[in-house]
Amino acid sequence: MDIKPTESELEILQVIWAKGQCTVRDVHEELAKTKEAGYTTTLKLMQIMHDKGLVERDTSAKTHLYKARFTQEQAQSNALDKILSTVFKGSTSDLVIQALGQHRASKDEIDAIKNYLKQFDQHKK
Amino acid sequence: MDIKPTESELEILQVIWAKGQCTVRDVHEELAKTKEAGYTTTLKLMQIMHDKGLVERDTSAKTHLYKARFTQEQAQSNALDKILSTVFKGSTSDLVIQALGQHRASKDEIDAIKNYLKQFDQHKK
DNA sequence: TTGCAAATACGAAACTCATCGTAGATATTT
DNA sequence: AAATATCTACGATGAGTTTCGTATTTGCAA
Repeated sequence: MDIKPTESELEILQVIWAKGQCTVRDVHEELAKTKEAGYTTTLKLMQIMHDKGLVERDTSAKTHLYKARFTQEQAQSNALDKILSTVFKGSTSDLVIQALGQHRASKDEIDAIKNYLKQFDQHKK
Repeated sequence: MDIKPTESELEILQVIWAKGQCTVRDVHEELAKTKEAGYTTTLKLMQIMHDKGLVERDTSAKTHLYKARFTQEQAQSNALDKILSTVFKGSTSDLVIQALGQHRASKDEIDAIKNYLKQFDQHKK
């Protein structure tokens, strides 16, 4: 399966990932907090996402329940692959350094990363 | 200026960034190595990019010369901002750790990152 | 200088995405 | 049971993207 949600689809997936499963209304209310959009727009989008196989749904009740068919981690991995190849010439270190430089990670975040990097020491030769 | 090149535009920008400046044919030949596309398609795309202000061009000669109007670093920063907000909930450390985990950085890359992180030590309190 | 090759300009078709109105179906309330 | 609210289904529109064919322009070579 090719995972390539559009911008709007990702917004919807955000909500679904956060809540586990959602009705169209759940998603719509959440999006409405930061965005202007009609209810049927969200509905249509989610129907299309179902057609594409991005989400599955339980239609046994009147109000359908939607769930994501892949995890946020998979979407993250995909997004990274894409920008690595399109703007970072495949260099992970460029990406990481750029991320740390431009986006001012907090000390906690830096520590988390340093800690993570320690695991690579054991494989050093 | 809002920098938001499309997928195809980024492919073209890749080539322009690599070579500094390009003719349409330069770009087309490069893309043709990995992709099937007509010459006029590339031409049209580059004309549109010019209309949008993504590139500038020198039209003094018959064959026009194109240059990018922003750097790859700016495009990288933009791309990072976007995926940070859409799939990483704004967490730079999540992004970095995911990048290192999924994409198997080489030892050299790890070292480069560790080295980069050292600069943060000075700001520790 | 005539003709050919290569470049640009232009316009239109095919496609995707996002948006929303309207219609029809399904509860819920009175 | 009738009215009302809520939901899904469907179709259409408009904007943006990608594609390419054709026409026009430009320079070079025979």
